[in-house]
Amino acid sequence: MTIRDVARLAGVSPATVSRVLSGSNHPVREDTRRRVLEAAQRLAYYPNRLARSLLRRETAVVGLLVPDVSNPYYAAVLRGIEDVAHQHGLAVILCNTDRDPAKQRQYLRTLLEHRVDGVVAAGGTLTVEDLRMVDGRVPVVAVGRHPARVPSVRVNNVEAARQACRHLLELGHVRVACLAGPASSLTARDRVRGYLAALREAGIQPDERWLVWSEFTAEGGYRATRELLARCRVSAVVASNDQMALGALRALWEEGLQVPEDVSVVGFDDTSAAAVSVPALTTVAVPTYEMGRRTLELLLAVRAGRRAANVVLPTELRVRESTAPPRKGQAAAVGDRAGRTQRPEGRERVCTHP
DNA sequence: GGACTTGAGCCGTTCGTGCC
DNA sequence: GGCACGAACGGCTCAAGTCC
Repeated sequence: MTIRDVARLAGVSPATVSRVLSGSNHPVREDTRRRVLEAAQRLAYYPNRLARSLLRRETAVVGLLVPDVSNPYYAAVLRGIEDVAHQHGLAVILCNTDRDPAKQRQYLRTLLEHRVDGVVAAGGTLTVEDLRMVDGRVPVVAVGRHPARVPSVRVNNVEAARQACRHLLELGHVRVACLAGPASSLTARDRVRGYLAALREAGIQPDERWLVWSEFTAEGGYRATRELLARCRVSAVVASNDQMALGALRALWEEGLQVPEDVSVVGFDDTSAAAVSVPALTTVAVPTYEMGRRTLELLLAVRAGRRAANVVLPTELRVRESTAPPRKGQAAAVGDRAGRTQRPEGRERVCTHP
């Protein structure tokens, strides 16, 4: 079914059908318009977007590169992006890169082959080489900080991590560990910088054993915590995201350590799981949905040739049940097997599983 | 006869132009 | 003002032509 079939049935030319159906300003007599609409409805016709994009040189499709679609952080960002895309009649192609540079480049190529109208990169993995590959053919914007310089929407991760760590220091903790995300991630590195800055400001010399690099997943947080417990004693942990914090809760529970009595835990992002985990997670709320919305608005602005300024959104510490002052005389007992409390018999602490 | 190049035609839609 | 005509968009296929 093509525009010609509609034109034939309505007794007009394809150009007139196009003008009626595309909402053109070109004048069309009312009875002609009605005939065209009736014919289109009778034939269940809808325009061919591929053919339209041939002439308009736009596909009404944008590409989104995401390191891990199963991460709730990116799910929330995607919601924001998708809502704005829908409002503007755009479709979104979602590409899960797994933080694999080769896979990311392959997807980028696929998006270019599909002649997308723009690319949004999330997760801090967009490189200068990637940008060279795009070569200005389509606008590229980013969620968060990336090695490649493109217009972006982000939060101040250094300051946010400093805020999270300072919260623990103000509670009286002096041995505070950090479960960092992958070292390749600028976001992870920024959060470590904030953590270290807060310690130094409090006059605490950071112990290198307190810092464990891992993946931005619950499994990563779990493994990092096990490694931390094997290394040294701490009384509090700053995790680089909520997933990692939930993994940490699981690892601590398995070791018979209570949160926050034995160890305080702070997460990052305030994903939906943070408020319903047991104990509810103290976390730094990142406006993920808003970041998604603003990023796509930024892309539309760049596409329209408007000046695009970077956007930095505020974060907020949400204090819940997973942080408390350290026990008296229990200056950082994690790792000290003799000092550990036993897991309560017959009463499991419910944690979200890694 | 095979390998390679060239050019026409196709797809569906939109837009500029010109006629009535 | 209202409408039709024809070119154009980009990438692909396929036929025709050329060369070795």
